[in-house]
Amino acid sequence: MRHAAYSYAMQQILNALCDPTRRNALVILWDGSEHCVCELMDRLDASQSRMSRHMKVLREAGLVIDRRDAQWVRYRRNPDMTPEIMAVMSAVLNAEKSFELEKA
Amino acid sequence: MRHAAYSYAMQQILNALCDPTRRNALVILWDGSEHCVCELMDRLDASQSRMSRHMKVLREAGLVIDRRDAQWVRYRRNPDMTPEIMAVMSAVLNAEKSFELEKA
DNA sequence: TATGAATATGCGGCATGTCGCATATGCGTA
DNA sequence: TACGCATATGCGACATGCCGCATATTCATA
Repeated sequence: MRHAAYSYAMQQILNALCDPTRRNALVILWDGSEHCVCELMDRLDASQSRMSRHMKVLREAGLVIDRRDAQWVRYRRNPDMTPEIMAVMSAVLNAEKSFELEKA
Repeated sequence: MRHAAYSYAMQQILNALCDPTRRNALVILWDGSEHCVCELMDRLDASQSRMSRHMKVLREAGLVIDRRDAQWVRYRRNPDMTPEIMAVMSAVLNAEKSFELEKA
């Protein structure tokens, strides 16, 4: 996948949103508080390496930030996203939710 | 990529949005009027088979609709999307635009 | 019916993405 | 320092996605 430099960030964000496990992680992280990888593993039924890699994708897309806290790494949503990206995130997470409700 | 049936539509939409050529096609189609494949090919500098396949992905994701008109196939944005999906589209296309402006 | 324009699609090659397994790294505690 | 827990990462297998090429399909016109 090639892309002009100017839209590389956008591309990374959309790639990050393409995976259901990553979107589920975002739903959890979107409460604004911190969550360690082991919690996300448990709640999303993902192996350790799998979860760690998914979090790396989200981090490199700028959607979440992490912090070392003793032996844990605490992830949370990036509080410094541009309004445009925040709008994308709200819309995607809200749409996802609406699809889930639709089925229930 | 596996996913629960309930979010299959959402998954298809996000996959569709993941490709820059498809997003560029959506920008063109988002003016609300009809555009044939040959026009999109020219404007996006894409080969015929490549453009045709990209349009198929957009169509199957429910983002655009098509109509036979003599030897042409006219595509336009789907006017019957849910409000949640319309919000996603607006946010993504707007964010893309903001990234382009940022560089200029 | 023959021809040509516009579009779709089967196929194979190649790039990218995802995952498990094993191992490395960072940190706290004994 | 040795050990254990939490996390990250190199590697290889496998699945998926994208593309060009060739061919099929659809439609209008001669």
